[in-house]
Parts: sequence; C-alpha cells; structure tokens
Amino acid sequence: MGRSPCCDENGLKKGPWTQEEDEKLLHYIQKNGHGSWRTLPRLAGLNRCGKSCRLRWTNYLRPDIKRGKFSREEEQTILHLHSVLGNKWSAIATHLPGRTDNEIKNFWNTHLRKRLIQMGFDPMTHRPRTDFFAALPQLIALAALRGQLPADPDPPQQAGTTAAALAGLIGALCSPQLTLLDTTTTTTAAAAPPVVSSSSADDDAAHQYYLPRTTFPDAPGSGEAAHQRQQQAAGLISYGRRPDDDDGGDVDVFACYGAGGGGSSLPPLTDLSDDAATLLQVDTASSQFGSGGSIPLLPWPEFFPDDPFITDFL
DNA sequence: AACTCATGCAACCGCTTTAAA
DNA sequence: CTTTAAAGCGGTTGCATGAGT
Repeated sequence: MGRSPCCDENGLKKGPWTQEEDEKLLHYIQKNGHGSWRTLPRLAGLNRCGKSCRLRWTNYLRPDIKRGKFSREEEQTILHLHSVLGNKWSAIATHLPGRTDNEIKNFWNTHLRKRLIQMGFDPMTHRPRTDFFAALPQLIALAALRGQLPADPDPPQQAGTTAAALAGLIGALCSPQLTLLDTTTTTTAAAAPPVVSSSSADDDAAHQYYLPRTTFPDAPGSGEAAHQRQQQAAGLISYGRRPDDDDGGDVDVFACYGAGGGGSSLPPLTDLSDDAATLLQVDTASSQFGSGGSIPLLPWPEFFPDDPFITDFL
C-alpha cells in the first residue's frame, strides 16, 4: 500500500488558495466533473497537487456545503454520534447534510470537546473523569451548597470555614455518589433517569442544585421494572443545551443515568436529603426546556432508534 | 498604540483503505 | 494473490483575527 507521492512533487503551490485558483477549480469541475484528482490540476491549469484540489473542493468549494454556526440540533447530533462512533468524523458528517468532516472535527476540537472537559467529562468516553482534579469543580460546588464554603469568600475571615470546606470535600470523596441536580428541570425518577445538571464555566447562580442519593428513590407505583431500567442505564450520560431563561443564552444540561454499580466514576456522595428525593419525583412528560420545546435526553442508541447506520454499526 | 495570548479554521501530512491491473 | 496508485480519513499545524493587558 504505497503512499501517494502527489504532494511530494516539487514546484507545486501549497498554502491558502487564491480566488483565481478557486475559480479555476470550480469552473473545471462544474464543466467536467473531477474525474481523476491526480490529472485534474494539470487539466484545470492549476499548480497544485490533486490531493490539495480534492480537499479544497470537498471542504470549501462544493456547492452543497452549509456554512455558518452549528445549530443546537447539530450540536446534539454530533455529541450523540461521537458517543457512539468516536472520532469517525466522516461517519458523523453523513448525518449532518452540508457539513464536512473537517468542519465537524474542528467544531468538536474547538468547542464541544473543551466544553465537556470544563464540565469534568472525558471527551472520549463521555463519562465523568476519574481523576480528582477533574471532579474538583463539582466538589467545590457541592461543598458550597452544603454551606461549607462561603458564598462570597473573604480571606481574612475564612480560615476556619475553608478548613470545614476541605473536610467536606474529603467527606464527599468518601461517600456514595456525587452529582448535581438542576432543579429547573423536572423529571420523574421512576419513569426515567433523573436529569442531572452541570453547567458551563459561565454558570450563573440562578439555578439551585441538590444532591441526589446513590440509588434514585422509587416513585409511587414505580416498582421493579423502573429499578431495572435504572440499572441497565447505569453509567450512561446524555446531555443537551437548553435556552437559559435569565440571560437568553444556553446552559448545558446533563442527564446522568444510574449511579451505583460502577457506572459513574465520579467520587461518591453521602445520602440525599428528603427535599432532593422529592425533587426527583416529578413528571418527565412535563419536562420542557424553556418555551422552545424539549431536548431529547436519551442515551445513545435510543437517540436514533430507527437509523440503520447506527444499527449496523452497533 | 503596541504587545501578548487565545481562538477558529483552512490546509497539510501521513497513514489506512480501496480498487484496479 | 500481489502490487500499486488513488482516494479517504483523522491528526496536526500554522495563520488570521480578536480580546485582553
């Protein structure tokens, strides 16, 4: 399997394309099709290698390319497909008409990947990171919520409080489960996994967070089937972004499926308060994000239940 | 105004896969 | 079946631009 030598040829231009080159390539392909990429540059009067021409065409000049910002739906699709396919950019691109694999790859590396990391998720596994420092933001939030960190730190007065906060962090590390529950979202613990939220780095304080328990409480009438569903889904995470009522932007919303059994690798947490347990017993059917409709918070392959591509891949 | 740093994206590099001889 | 060229693909680089100091 020899490597293509086309790019090693001397005297061929590299670097950014000029408008004149674009026009030559576009005009030639529109008239003749690309045919053999190796012979195309000579026939089109371009001092480029065929590979460079192919890339320019597929990533930029193709008439069906969609440009501009990725929509929230496209973000969702990329996140979900990446959780299934990994870095198979071309495969992911087949589900996003008008988007190129290169564009999706860039978008992932510059936006989505960073966002997951910021929130303490491993961008490759889509699961919470196992190292302590990755979970630190959540631990700090946890401790703050438990009244162990000052809302407005004031160093001269906080020596004792900080010690208590650290003690709280250590306690959290030794306890069953850590997650943060976004109370702005409603869900039913029995009928579906609880919606758990983390937030982007610019999280505002408008959302209140509660601490769910290790195994989610059974809602009335839920029974064993619901419990089994929880167990089956243990460890899976789904996520989305929903409009933020306060500032008009988006906030990240995560659903963390299950808690025990090694699904989540986040450090464990102490038991849940009764208040938080109550919060988990609300109706999923009414779960809406803002006024714009709901975001599907489903674990992957259910996200594309009838997609033969996914079915075949799995 | 000048400089530094961060970000986004187009393009390249080189490995793998596919198809033809 | 083997060899080879071509195409496909994912990782990486480098430049342009904007924000911050």
